[in-house]
Amino acid sequence: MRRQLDLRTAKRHPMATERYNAREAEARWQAAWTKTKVFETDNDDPRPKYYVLEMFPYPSGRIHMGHVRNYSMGDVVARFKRAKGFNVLHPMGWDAFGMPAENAAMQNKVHPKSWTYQNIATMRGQLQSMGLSLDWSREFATCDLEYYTRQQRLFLDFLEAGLVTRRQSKVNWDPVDMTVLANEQVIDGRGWRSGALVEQRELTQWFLKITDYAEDLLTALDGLDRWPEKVRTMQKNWIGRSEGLRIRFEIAGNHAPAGQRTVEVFTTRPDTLYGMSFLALSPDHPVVKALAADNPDLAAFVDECHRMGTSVAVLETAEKKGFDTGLKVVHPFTGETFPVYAANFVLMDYGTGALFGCPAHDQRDHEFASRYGLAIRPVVVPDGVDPAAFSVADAPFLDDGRLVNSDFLDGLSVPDAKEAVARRLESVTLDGAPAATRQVNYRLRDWGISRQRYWGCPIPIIHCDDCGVVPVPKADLPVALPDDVEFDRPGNPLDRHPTWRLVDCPRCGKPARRETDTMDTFVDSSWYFARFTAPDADDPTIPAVADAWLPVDQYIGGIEHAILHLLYSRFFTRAMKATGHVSLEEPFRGLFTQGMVVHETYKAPDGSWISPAELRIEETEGGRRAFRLSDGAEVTIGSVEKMSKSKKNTVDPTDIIESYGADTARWFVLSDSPPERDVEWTDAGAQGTNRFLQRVWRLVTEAAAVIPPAAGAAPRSPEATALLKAAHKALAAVEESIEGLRFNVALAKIYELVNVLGSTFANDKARFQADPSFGPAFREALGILVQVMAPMTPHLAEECWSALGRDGLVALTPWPAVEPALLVEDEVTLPVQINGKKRADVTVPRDADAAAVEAAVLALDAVVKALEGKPPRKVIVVAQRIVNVVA
RNA sequence: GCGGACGUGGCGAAACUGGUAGACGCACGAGACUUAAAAUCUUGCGCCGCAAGGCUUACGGGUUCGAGUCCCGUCGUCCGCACCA
Repeated sequence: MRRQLDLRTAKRHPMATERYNAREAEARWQAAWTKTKVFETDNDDPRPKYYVLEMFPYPSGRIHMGHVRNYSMGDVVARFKRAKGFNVLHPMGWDAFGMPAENAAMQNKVHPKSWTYQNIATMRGQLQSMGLSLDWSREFATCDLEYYTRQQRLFLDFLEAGLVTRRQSKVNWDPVDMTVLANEQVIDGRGWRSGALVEQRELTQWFLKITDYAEDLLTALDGLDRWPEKVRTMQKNWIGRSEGLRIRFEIAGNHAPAGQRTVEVFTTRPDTLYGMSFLALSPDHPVVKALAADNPDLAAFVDECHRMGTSVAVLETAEKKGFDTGLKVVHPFTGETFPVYAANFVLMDYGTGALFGCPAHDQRDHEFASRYGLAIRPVVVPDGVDPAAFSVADAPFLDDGRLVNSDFLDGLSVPDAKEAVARRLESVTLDGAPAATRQVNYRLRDWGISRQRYWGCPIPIIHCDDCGVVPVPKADLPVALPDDVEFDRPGNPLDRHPTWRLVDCPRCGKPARRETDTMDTFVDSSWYFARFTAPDADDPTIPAVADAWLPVDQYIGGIEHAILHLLYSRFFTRAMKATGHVSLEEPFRGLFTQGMVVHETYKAPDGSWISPAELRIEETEGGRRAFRLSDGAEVTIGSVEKMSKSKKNTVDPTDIIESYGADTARWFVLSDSPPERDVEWTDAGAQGTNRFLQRVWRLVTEAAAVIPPAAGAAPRSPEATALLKAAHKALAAVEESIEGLRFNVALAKIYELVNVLGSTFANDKARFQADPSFGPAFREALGILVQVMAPMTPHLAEECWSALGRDGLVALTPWPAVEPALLVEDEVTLPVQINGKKRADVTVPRDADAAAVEAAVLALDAVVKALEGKPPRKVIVVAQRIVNVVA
């Protein structure tokens, strides 16, 4: 079969070569790179550094196309920067702790550790088959004892530095995973991993004090100019800074619960104080709790609020409900009294858990007041509107305007009124203290890191009945996970291990108990980028080395980590600075969030999803139809969606690499779509890519066989110059596009170059003999082609490099220098517009002045005809661009 | 509801700071080679029109010699946040 094919090819193409055999060549070049340790990075290399990093994967079992895209992009940058003379750090590791390993343990009776390390072995092999230029000598997994020991040390350092606290708090409890979730891990009221409805529980938890850095994390966002605006906005909103006033209200009469003479609220609208008509407390507010103790109706109301879920559906439809506590508070300026409600829409963990209601200027207060028949009194009216004619009965007025009905505030703008109220209340004394203080409030909460799981980094703490909470002395680290654990029941296996938790108190020596909570896995990924700089160091980092490598120059990953991982890592870097492990604040100088790989979906007649591998597609003029291979049944072609196991619209990278080769997969995921957008995987596209790579191979090998060896320097003929111009223009364009991470554009420029070289080769072979400058020019152009392709298709590039008879590895060859003279044309062809419409072209010398261009244009037939003998009203000449004649 | 991004052929897209709209790829059509198919090569391909020519960057206005690009409005899509006082 093979032989027959070759004979036929040979018949028509005397110089024909074998088809490029990706499988064979890729394995060979990967072995060559490994053998010569091309991608192992030396910390002492004096060249300028460049740290490129892709978000490390969770070892779920197999890599998917999303990984292929992510790592292909990073590899292009790494290989390009290496060729540009940088000392490149491009490491890889595994985000290896987490729930799925425990789920596997429960379902398949396999230990989380062996499950994880087996997956890592499989996925490492898959990544290696992609030919990524990674420094595998620095590889680690976060579940390696060597890694999490250092993480425990960081935790203890943070504890000493006051960056860790332990407190009781209401937590999001995932009843399926039986663990606590951070707010960020609750999506639409459900656990981000299990999808179970989250419950509220009171637990004692460990927290990292990220709120200490709220202001800094916010303001520093402005300096991250190489981050997507979108991500910065999301973080800004997440931190949620707001400036306002804490105001204390006096409780009227003697009805207040013991010790409570005032209630404090937080407001960002102190200007609307004269529009107040009630005060609302969270159901969890201490005053409400105290009152509920001897008020069964109020207690019932509080219970009802707790039962209300937190899901979006519930919240959106939930009506504002309140319970009149019977308390009254005194208005600080007017002395009027207002009712105090417990209300379901007031959150205990924002501000003070209490607010004053101003229905005229707040949507929620408006709804609440309408329901309970409370006064709705406007105190701000739009400029130029008659206050008497202004109504807020139907909707609150939320914009800026002019104060009315507000005594000393009347006539002021909203900002001025806020300031005036703040000043006045600060000087009013209530119960021995100012009635109000200015406050900046953040939506950001401290980061609860306790997880009631086995497969995570143990929190290095010991609980002693006498000494209380005692940190594990650093000399006693690591606190290693025990291997002998059972997963026959839900909950935390560490908690029911017979001996692991039993330990003597390091302080008093009496029997004590280990903390059995482990850390949120987001802790693991908050400093791995620093550990890569010195993966074998005894300390978490070698500060001088970390400082030399960091920040990561280009970080690439999915948008799904826009808040969680990236915000935690920014905090962690600050905390590591505070504890002397690094001396910078921002870990990621450049951030790029790549789009997903999507694919068509297919449905069988019975409604079940069908995978692309189980069907064939027929393409006709009329459209596309799909049929199931097993029985020929017609399959409905559905929408294009993110690849997912549930919809079966996945393509396994290994299948692609085995049939087309890694270079085809790499090239395809970089082509067509801009990298930040989704790319649709199609088999037709993959075949097209493969055809193109074969074409390049054919061009290089056939040309190499024909081009005569160089025989001395000859002056460049116009044809040789034209060829080199095409090559150097492509070179410059590819370079610029890769710098800007516009891989799809870089690829288009390479296609153009191949088209030029291909047609020149096909049509002008005789010139190799006639023109002594043509062969060398063609050879140089092919060399440039191979080098600009090398970051994307490194294996094919090496194979071509060697076919061209060049020395060494492309991977070690410096990026070719652009010859600037080849980028400029002697003549330029300018489009000529008449009244803004293109009517002709004019070719003039590159350095022709405006007058000469104008003269040439006015002599054109089309222009003469259009002007009908009259002089032009105006002629606009834009150098090197365009000419517009206004008739 | 609030905030943000985007809207260009059959499809993915390109277009430097306002200067030839549709590069490049996919799909498709025609042709060559072949007994045939695959592969390969040549060629066509925004829309209307036989042509000359006209129209065209979601839609409607505006600024400009000139607008995909800038401004205003409308419609649509996607994403993020969401009782945050």
